[in-house]
Amino acid sequence: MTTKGAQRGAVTEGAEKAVRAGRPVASSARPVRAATARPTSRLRPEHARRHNRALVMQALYRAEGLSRADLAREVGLTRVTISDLVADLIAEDLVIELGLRPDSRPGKPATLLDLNRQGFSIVGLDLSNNSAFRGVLTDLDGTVKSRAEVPVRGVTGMEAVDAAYRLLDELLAGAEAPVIGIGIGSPGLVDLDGTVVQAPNLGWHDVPLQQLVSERYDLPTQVANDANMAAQGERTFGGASADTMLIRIGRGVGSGLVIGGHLVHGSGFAAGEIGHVVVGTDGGADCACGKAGCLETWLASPRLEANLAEATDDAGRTAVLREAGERLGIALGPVVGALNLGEVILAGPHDLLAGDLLEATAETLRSRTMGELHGDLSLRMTALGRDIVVLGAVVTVLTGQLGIS
Amino acid sequence: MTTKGAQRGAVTEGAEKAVRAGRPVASSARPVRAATARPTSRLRPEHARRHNRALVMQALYRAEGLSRADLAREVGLTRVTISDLVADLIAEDLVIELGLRPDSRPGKPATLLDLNRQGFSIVGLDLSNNSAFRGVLTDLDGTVKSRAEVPVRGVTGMEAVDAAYRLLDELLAGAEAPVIGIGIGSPGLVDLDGTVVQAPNLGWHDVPLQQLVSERYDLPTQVANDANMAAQGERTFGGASADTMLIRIGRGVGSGLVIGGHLVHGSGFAAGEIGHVVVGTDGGADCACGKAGCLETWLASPRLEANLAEATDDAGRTAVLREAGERLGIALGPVVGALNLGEVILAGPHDLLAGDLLEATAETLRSRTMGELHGDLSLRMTALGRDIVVLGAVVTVLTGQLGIS
DNA sequence: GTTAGTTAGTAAAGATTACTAACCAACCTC
DNA sequence: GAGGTTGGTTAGTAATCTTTACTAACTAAC
Repeated sequence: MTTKGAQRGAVTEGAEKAVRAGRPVASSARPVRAATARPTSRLRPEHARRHNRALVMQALYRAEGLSRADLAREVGLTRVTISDLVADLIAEDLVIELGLRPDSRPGKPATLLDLNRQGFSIVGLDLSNNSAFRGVLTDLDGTVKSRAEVPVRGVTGMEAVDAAYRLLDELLAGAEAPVIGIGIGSPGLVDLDGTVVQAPNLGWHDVPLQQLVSERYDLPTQVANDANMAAQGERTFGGASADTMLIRIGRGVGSGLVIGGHLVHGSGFAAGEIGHVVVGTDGGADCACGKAGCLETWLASPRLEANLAEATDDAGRTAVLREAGERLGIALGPVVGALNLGEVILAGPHDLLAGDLLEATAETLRSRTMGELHGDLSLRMTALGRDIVVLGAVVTVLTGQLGIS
Repeated sequence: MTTKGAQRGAVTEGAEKAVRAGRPVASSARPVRAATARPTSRLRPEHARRHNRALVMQALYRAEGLSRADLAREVGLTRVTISDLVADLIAEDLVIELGLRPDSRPGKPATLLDLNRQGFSIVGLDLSNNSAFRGVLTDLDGTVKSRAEVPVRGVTGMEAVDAAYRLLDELLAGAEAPVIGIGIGSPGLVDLDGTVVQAPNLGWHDVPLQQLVSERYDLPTQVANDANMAAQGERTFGGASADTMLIRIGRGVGSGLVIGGHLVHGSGFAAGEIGHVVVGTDGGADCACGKAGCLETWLASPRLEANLAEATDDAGRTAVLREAGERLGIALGPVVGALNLGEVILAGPHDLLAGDLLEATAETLRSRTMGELHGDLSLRMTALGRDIVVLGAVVTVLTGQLGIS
């Protein structure tokens, strides 16, 4: 190891020690507010190469069984260049040849290619559940190969980090193919460096989780907010469009926004935090945050379940669910209108959300926003179920390491 | 002229004729909804060069009086490459040498460079005003060199297009430096090709304004929604941050959103259309759109002025303004929260907006959204006054033609 | 005045990347 | 089997940025 390596080790040591001792780590000096947009970086030949390489992978990811000639047409590069790129990818085992195209047509038969989907693994973690950290090991398709859980009820601080380590240890030990990276969806505010600025439930403040994990396992690591991960998961695996909002309802209410195909971070990395926005102008229940009528007071699952329990008959339960849905619609109206969203997706307890609540939200949204100006709005439940966050985490690894999105 | 050129001319003819005859033009067949994100294009050497060239221009734009060596440090390319790029730019007269750096320090004195800010002109048009189309001619700094207006009260359809032509004729005739492009802020829905999908006030449906203007004047032309133009103007000339919402209040209420430095278009090019979002849960005045309690019923300047006229004393007028401000705050709350906006900017009649209304909006926003999660929100009037749209249009030309944003 | 050190800018050669042109291979149709 | 079509490779070229090495022009210190 060079001096540089040793120094990096030392930095990690310091960070871990500081977290364990409850001291702020170096990164806490960084302001929460995003830095003013630095100019886009210069473009060198190798950057162009990486970009084109990612285009090839993306094309292969979406449609397996393309030939080099197909790729040339799809991506817009020449067959020569594609062959060159593909040769690199095959040398790295990221792409494999499937053999000749079976169908019969004029000309030399094509050699079909595909991503080596089974040849690599990705680890995805979901730290947003209060009772257990959940994790999966998938192939490049996002197909779950194994699962693991670690109970964390009441666990905070460095203990919680250790719990994540145990989960990762278990998943990595079971990997049968090389792991290309680790994705972690964490609750709370996460900055662009993968530092958890704050996550009250886990007692984390300025925990440089990405740095800790990537150095401990020597693997590329992506850390982001759980709802943002969920939004990216839905975009890649759930077929969500380029302008989508994903609402996550659980103990709290959060959301992830994809606008023009890009994840929205917000000026303080707090984009999507809509749980404590006040809804409507007719009061509402008191909220833990000190305000009254926050979205969470209607929609967070503990509150919703309590309200349901109070209802005596089906009609009462329907009314509770419809009111919650209406409140969500009222809150989302301005967002849907301002962003001209084409799609809103709900993730959370299916039995609570999928029926009357969803319907009431859709009706409210349409009646409060849709004019002749706006097109259709699609409101639906996630297609990914409970795995939405872990799969989103897998997507960030696919994107970060292979350029696939 | 080649066959290709003739063909282009023919297409224009058809479009103009169709518009004049009130028939739909070819482009109307295009769906309003944005196409599914086509994969990012391949990157060839010349694209990289263009990108790096834009970086150089952008650095010079922000800070005049940089040397080649300064640029190399700033942009991250080598001095050699910068010299090469600068030589190109000087050959095109886009960059000029200012002479030697005056201060005294070791080493060879630097030759200072600057954009040739006075050497080129840009035309910006604002078609959003009901009584007159307004236009300006500026230098590359956005400094207004001349102004012009054409009355258009009640003018619609191809007559309105002709009015824009007259305005352009006048401005272009007065240009003393070569014009690098034309920017036009239009009311209504404008797609990415610069076709005005619909602008009821002007009686426009699928008017390919960008195509018409660029072919008539043989100049690069940018057409976009007026509020979007305003947002871009405020971002470049008004110092707005990378996450900003600009609210435009006039005959109606619209907005332009910049998220992560990028303009938001929305799935149907209707992003920012918040005028007909219902505000609050306690009713409101009937709106022309058929709903009740739309944002416009409180904020559109005709309504606001009518309400003010009804008030008998200062207290009453303050109450009217505060209520309008509160309604705006209520509508913006979910948007500010979901996007974690750091900045909201108001543009419109200064006497109506700048006092009680603005204050009430700020208070409402803070009380309904701000938690420990969110940073400070800055709410202010535009710094650009009535020129905000034309200057925004100028910015789009700077961005589109020179890569400056 | 002389020497050393620093900074700006340029020149030449090398590496990367993608392109064009030309080719062979392997299939189809006739 | 001839001719046409499609897939993929080889060889050479153009564009771009880098590295290395140079000259020019200045300050600082003796």
